Amino acid sequence: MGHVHEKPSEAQPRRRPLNRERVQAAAVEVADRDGLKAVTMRSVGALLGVEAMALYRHVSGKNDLLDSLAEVVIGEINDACAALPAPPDPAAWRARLRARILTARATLLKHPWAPALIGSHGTMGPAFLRYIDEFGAILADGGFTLDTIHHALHAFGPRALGFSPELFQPGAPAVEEMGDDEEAALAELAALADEYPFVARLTEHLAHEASTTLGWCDDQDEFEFGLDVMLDGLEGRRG
Amino acid sequence: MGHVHEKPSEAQPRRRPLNRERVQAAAVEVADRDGLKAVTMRSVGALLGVEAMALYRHVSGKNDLLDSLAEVVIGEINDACAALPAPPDPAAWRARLRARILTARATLLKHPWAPALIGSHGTMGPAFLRYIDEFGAILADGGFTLDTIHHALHAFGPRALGFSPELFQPGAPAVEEMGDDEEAALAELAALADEYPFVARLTEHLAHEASTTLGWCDDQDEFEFGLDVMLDGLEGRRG
DNA sequence: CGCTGGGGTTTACGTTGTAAACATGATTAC
DNA sequence: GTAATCATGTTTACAACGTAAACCCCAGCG
Repeated sequence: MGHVHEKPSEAQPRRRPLNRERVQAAAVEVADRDGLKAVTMRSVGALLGVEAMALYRHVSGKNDLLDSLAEVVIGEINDACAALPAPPDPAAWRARLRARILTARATLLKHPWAPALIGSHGTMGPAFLRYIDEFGAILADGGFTLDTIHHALHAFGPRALGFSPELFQPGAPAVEEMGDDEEAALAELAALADEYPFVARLTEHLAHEASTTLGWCDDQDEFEFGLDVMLDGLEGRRG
Repeated sequence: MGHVHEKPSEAQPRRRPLNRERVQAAAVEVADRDGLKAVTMRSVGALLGVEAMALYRHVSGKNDLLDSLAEVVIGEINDACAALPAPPDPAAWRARLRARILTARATLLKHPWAPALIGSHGTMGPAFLRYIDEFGAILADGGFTLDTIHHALHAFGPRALGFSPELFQPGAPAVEEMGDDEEAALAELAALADEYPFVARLTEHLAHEASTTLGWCDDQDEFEFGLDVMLDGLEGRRG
């Protein structure tokens, strides 16, 4: 081992050297805790015990940082997919694709800000390329033509990356807007029955069923329904 | 007519009164011309010949303004859908839905910033409610159960509103990132053939076909393909 | 010893959203 | 007619943001 260049008076290296990965990790931590808007040069720097300008040695700017965050998350997805058990039959494209997409979704649920970020800062970086590469290869194994695969990649869009569009802005939007009291929200909706008759009907139905807590949620079942609709539609286009 | 309260020395009312609609319209104009990021209190005010703070009399803040912009665009979509010819058979849910969604898409293509905005500031406002109300009613006419319709509304997501997710950030992202020269981009991709074998295969195929200008675009055909996949998948879930 | 250069800090500037006080001109009350 | 009220736009101000530029510091080298 080489000689450690530290004064023994310092028990631990008080300042671990900064680098691109640590900056990205800090940004992810801020986003996970306080949301994407809270990711600011100053806040990320503060989390690292460093001034904002220090980040510029490792990241060319905030845009670069956000772009790289998207890549980091997609990389996480790729890692999770790589850990998936090998499929028994490589031609079982449906099961393989389904597992992949649900894995991606599970990963994204840990970073609720990621879908919006990927939407606005998604680049054609290595991680994204790797994802669609494997995605497309599975379809190719399933016997689809390249043209169909090309179309399918477009058609799936973000769903291929595991997020239902409903949750593109998780947390903030509709419910919070509607009012503080969810009973009041439901009542308000009922009052608009003649204005939006179908919504009223659906709301009432859902209230009776109590199948979901409130009408407009995005749970796993919703996601899988949409996914299966797409997969069924695709099935008819093989070969 | 009542007496006009203007000095005759002023040919026209130099200052048309401001109101919420004019503020929204100005914001739309700025967004259409210079993109969503250019929509700033000061820029919108400038377009109206007014200081930024004047807008606060008609809009409670920038958030409110952006929220309302989303509503304005969806309102435009509703207007366009209302102008659609009445369907021959109300049970022809597929044709009706398809026409609706394509109309929505056509409207959105005039405001390329709108998808991202709706993604980040989409609220459950009247316009949006009206849209999904009519959307759901069409499915109900087609004989779907309420539960299926509920799921379908989630499944379609933004696609119901006429935008393929691919174009969530139109203009900026992938191509520009890739490099200035599109030949160089293609070459670079080919060089990664062993890293991303499927992408390479697909790229080569597309280059030979020349079916589209570059691999990763979003044209009308792509959109309709994805739409039809969903519609086919739905068909199997009727009744 | 000086000196060189990478890495973090300081300072500073322009832009943003917006609170608060102010001005102004029309409407209303007396 | 005059004064009070109100709606509407302006001015001023401030905190937070991204980031350019200059600085400082210290390890490693000749």
